[in-house]
Amino acid sequence: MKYTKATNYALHIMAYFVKHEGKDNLSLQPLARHMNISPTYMSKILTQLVKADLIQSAAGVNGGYSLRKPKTIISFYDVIQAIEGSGALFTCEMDENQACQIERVMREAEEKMVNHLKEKRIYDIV
Amino acid sequence: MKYTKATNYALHIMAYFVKHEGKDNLSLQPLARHMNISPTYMSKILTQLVKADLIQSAAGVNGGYSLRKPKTIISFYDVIQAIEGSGALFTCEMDENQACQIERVMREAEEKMVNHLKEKRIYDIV
DNA sequence: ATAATTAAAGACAAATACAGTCCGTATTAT
DNA sequence: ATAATACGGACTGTATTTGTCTTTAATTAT
Repeated sequence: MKYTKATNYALHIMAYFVKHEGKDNLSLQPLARHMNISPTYMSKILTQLVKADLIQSAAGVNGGYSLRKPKTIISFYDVIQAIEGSGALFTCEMDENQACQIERVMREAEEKMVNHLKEKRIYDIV
Repeated sequence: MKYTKATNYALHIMAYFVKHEGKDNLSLQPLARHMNISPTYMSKILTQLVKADLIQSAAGVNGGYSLRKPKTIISFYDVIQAIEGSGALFTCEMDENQACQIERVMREAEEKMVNHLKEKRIYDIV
């Protein structure tokens, strides 16, 4: 179990947006060049961030991407969820009669991690 | 990112050992039948648990598997680590000049989860 | 010693997920 | 109309996970 590379990229991309907030829209090519990610793959990730309402996009000349919300309120969790989705990390595979206690503990543990990721904002680290 | 099925199995297997501690060795076939996992695949998982010193194995007639340690001290983390390994969930992929602050936060978060998994023992839930 | 019973190891195969590319389409400013 | 930009879907390659099969090694009972 590891975080995907896409999540890794997404966090760095969002950090870049937070750091450069207020300036002109950032378009794909310069952004990709600056972050050293292939433009086509990066496009996929950006589209996911748009769908999650973390950034907005504009087509056409002078288009590009920009933050959708105040830069101070975006949590690590927001970004991670945009890429990894919101399913639990652990789901019991056995067919048991009663509620699986293993699953319960595993979800408690996940919640500790998630709470930390909800508390921490991208703005905290730029 | 999800926990692997093997980890799922391993936790249930260990719960079974803790629950039935003290009785005769459990051999592969009955264990696999009882848990409804394919014997050959289960064998792989059991071998990993042996390597991690959570259980011990004995070949030959009346052989099989049994707990290696007192049943009350085995944590969820012990079992998970035996299967998933001990690498961090997140490792920064970008080449940055200074230490990656994103990675730092991600590891803090992981640590919260891990601490909970270290506190919780399989014995707590059987 | 031999046979029976059990686990371990390694090679393989299938399925799934992840990473990345390519190409055509839609949108917008000038 | 044209140029610049993002979006969408199909596709490919690779890595990981899940699972099987076969052989080997170890242990015990007779």
